[in-house]
Amino acid sequence: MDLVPKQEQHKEGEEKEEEKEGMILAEHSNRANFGHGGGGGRMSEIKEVDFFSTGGARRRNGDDDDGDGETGNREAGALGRGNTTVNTALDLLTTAAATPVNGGEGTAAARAASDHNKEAATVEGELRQAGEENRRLRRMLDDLTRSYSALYHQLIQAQQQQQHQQQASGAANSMLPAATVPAGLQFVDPRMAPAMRAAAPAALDGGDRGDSDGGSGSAGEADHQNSGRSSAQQEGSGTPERDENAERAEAPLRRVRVSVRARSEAPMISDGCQWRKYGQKMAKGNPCPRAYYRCTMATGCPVRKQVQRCAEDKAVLITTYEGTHNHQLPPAAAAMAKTTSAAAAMLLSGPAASRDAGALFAGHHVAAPAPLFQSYPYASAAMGATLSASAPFPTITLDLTHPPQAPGAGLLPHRPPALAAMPFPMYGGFPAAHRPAVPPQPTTVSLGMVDSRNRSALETMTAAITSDPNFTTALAAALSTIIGGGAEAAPRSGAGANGDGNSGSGGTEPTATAAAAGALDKGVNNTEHTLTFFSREFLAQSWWKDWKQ
DNA sequence: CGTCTTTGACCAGCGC
DNA sequence: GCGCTGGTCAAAGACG
Ligand SMILES: [Zn+2]
Repeated sequence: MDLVPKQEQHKEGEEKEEEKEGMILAEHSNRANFGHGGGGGRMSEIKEVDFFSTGGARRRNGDDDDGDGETGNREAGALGRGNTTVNTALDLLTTAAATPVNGGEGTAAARAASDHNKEAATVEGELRQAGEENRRLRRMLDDLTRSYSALYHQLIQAQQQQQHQQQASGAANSMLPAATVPAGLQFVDPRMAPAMRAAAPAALDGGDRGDSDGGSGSAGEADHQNSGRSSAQQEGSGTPERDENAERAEAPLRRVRVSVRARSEAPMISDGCQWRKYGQKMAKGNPCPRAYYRCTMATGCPVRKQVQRCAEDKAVLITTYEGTHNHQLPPAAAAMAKTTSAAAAMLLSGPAASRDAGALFAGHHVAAPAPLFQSYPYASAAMGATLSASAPFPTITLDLTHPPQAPGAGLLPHRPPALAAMPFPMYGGFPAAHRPAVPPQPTTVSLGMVDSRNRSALETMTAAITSDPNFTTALAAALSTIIGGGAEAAPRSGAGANGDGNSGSGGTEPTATAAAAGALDKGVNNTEHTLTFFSREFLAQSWWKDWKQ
């Protein structure tokens, strides 16, 4: 109870100020942003952050130093430098050093007292060292990236071949785009998973999808009540076709969920999107309630997220995203999304995944995974994630709670953590695309097994990276987009109507027939597997960069 | 007055 | 069929 209702409430009170800072990007509603600044920055915790806003980001840098931020920052900085021109980023990394050194002070000090001079000198020296280290790291990174790319390409090729074979054989059920969705077989919009599932049976029986659906009103009451919802769920009479053929193409059977575990005192981490709370429930086995939010950045955006605290450790906030955004995402968010989605794609697919990945990308901006990678040579970071297919929905879990046992200090910079061996292919996932189709045979996933070495490296990295609140938040943001992505999808022309409740009516989202979904669903589900992957070519770096800008 | 949160009610899926 | 649970709706209230 403590957390529950209160969260929201106090947020309002406190927030305001901070909100403004962060809110830059959102013109929509001033308060949309839930986050509130949260307490003073604690390094391990994520405060509500709005990394999207440039201003915010910048500010953050400053703020962070309040406390421990430094460690995190420094590390981050190190990463960032990798491929960036570090300016701002650097501020971060050297918060400590920077201050003293920075311009004025140094000089002033010089004149004033020799002591200061010495100090300045020392700091400079440190800076220099840091710079060198940076260079070194960058070089290593480049090497890694190169080798990685090479491997990646090979992998892609292999996957493609495999994919072809599979398609040839299994064809039908795969999520291929059906130009026209055959009688309710193809389930177009992955986003509305739940609804679809529910609807599925009806759809099947009812026969064709789409248009008729609305009429059929399998849902009975629901239908008219909420046009928005009904349309969404049932597929909307609306316009099945929007350019989103792509969507159909993908036919994700089940929706994939991505959950992020991170430490945060804030009731919710802001991830760049606007969310509206539409429900709260006490979940069984957890004293803390689970809050349900839906994306309100665009009317009709089907993306939802659940926020809940971990029962065992209330400091851990578990945010679960599902659905695909049907609107444009803030640049920063998009950038991150790419990276993150890549991770997701990776997870989702194993080798088998390759196929999925292909499906995912198909129809969207991205034609194939391969190119993606290049597009997003996004940095290197490591993150641990697990994918579980056991649940009704495949769920990717990114655990960013690794205890900051990492002495922060030297983590990143000093050792290129086991990055050395990068077992996995990176798919440049595109957020938009991301339709996590469920691989018909999840079990086949043989992605990477993480051996203990990698494992530990991963943890180390994770700890280091995650020690910075910004990173965590960003990741969350990315995830929120990853899942969704239709950045391209025509932005919903939301009618002026309030995003509120039902109003969604105006928008007829591209929806899908649940039928297929349901059917496939069953087929796929029972396997459970967990993959832990360790990837080095990841996020952090670029993200940092982006944020700063 | 419009928007957003709160919260009880409702619905569907699932296990017994 | 019944009860439980997760997820969502929507009326009512709060807020600016
Ligand atoms: Zn959205």
